[in-house]
Amino acid sequence: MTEIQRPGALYQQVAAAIREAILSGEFAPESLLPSEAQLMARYGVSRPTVRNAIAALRAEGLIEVRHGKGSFVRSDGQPTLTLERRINRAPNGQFVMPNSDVWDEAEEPSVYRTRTTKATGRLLNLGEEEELFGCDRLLADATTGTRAMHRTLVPFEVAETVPALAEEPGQRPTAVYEELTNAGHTLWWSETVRARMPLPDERATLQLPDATPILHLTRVTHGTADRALVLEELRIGADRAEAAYRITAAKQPAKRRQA
Amino acid sequence: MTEIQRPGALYQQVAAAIREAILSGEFAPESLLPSEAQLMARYGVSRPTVRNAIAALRAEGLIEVRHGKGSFVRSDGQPTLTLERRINRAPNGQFVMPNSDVWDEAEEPSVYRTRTTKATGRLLNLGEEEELFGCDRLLADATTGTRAMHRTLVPFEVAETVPALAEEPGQRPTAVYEELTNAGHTLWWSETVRARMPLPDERATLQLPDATPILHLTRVTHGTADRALVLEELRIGADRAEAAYRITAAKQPAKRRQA
DNA sequence: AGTCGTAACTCGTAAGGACAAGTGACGTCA
DNA sequence: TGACGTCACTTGTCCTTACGAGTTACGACT
Repeated sequence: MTEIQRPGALYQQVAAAIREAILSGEFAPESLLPSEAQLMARYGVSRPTVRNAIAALRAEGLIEVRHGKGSFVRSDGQPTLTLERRINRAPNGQFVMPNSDVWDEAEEPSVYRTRTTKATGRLLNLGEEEELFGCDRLLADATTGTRAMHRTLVPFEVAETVPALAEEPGQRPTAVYEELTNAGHTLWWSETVRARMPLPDERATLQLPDATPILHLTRVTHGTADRALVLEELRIGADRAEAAYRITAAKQPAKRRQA
Repeated sequence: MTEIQRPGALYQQVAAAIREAILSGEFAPESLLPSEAQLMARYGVSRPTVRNAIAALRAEGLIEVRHGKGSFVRSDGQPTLTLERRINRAPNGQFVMPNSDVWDEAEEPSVYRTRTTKATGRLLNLGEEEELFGCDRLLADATTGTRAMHRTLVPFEVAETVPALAEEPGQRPTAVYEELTNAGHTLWWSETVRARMPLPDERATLQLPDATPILHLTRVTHGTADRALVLEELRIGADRAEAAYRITAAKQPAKRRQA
């Protein structure tokens, strides 16, 4: 039995001791930690205290617990999938996104009509309750098992000026970009990256382990005169994926375009 | 006492009931939830069960608990601080970053020497154990109380060719870019965005609430011949900040540059 | 030899009790 | 009136006990 007594609550001392043991390499990644009973004996505390300590380490994403088997050290591996958020244009005029080929569609895309919320309306420079075409996709990368949720929103206003989008909503993003280009637009994109804990349904859909945030990418396609045309959202587990961008210095200082 | 009995464990049913009440608006954001004793009576369960349910909602980031006061509904507000990850060049040649003016330095920057790890070595196209200058800054936005951790790493190899960086390590990023430009480099940058749960020390330093991931931005400055020159890291609570980028279509398809 | 049941391990859930610690309001006392 | 102590509330910590449920291995039975 190892005596412990530094800061704060008992369970925090136990958690700190285990954390230290993991980070110092005493317990290798993927290896099995002592069972709850063994930890009770090792530190001379009750089971709730051990479980409380384990819960804290779980919330930190340091360990993973499997019912009936035990607690395992989670490998702190970097994300394996890098989403290159670039858009290229092939000589034949087609748009190409670097990663688009790794994705399968795990389900049939669902196409629907909806209205702007306060948040989506602001991004599209529209009011609230404006009509939109929506298309949701569940993407899956078969090789790594990674999943992602993708959504495309096209305002009626825009679809009216680009008939191909109204006639066949739910096209893939590169196809949407091509239709907009055919309609005379010169495109650029703004994208914001947020992170947050998943809602229960997102956790289930994306099959996320404990203590795993999601990356939430929001892309707005801008056309001629910087008009906001299309809104896309991509949600993906942050344990698997990272987003990558390229930046070049703009010649003039701080010219204001809308977000 | 409200009877409940749907799916799974008791505490999950209680958690689901409370979650539903919050999302339906029965409990407004920032409002006080019933106390543990009241929830015990309301659902007819024991205190550990109530606390377990509350712990689940806490981990989702839905509520916040204050010792001695009670549980409060967390407002799901969007991040208030948008980090515009652009780099502009003023007519006088100075580099300007859109958000740099909101930050104060909460502490004196700490300058030190270190060596590449496997991860940082790969990003800088160096091996392991190569020598670096390091500079850590703790940034604070006084108006919103947001904090961020910033780190700059400059390889000795690079500092040797740009004496201004070796003589005065720990300059601010825009000054570093200017020195590199003065040394004859034409710069571009690659940046990756990851999200993860904070380590305990990050949680303390950034003063993060429960269930708050951090955004981890990694920027590599590239110079002439695409050589990797400088590595920067920015860590910031994802509840407060989002990162924003601009994308323009590249003319040629998928020409491979290193990450 | 193969199948299947059981036993012994793991963690998950739920109850009970007890006391510590933070918070705020009320009332007493100087 | 003002200061301060107490009390009633809150959540935090820790213990004991009990049983349910998933996993694995061993051994007996077919």
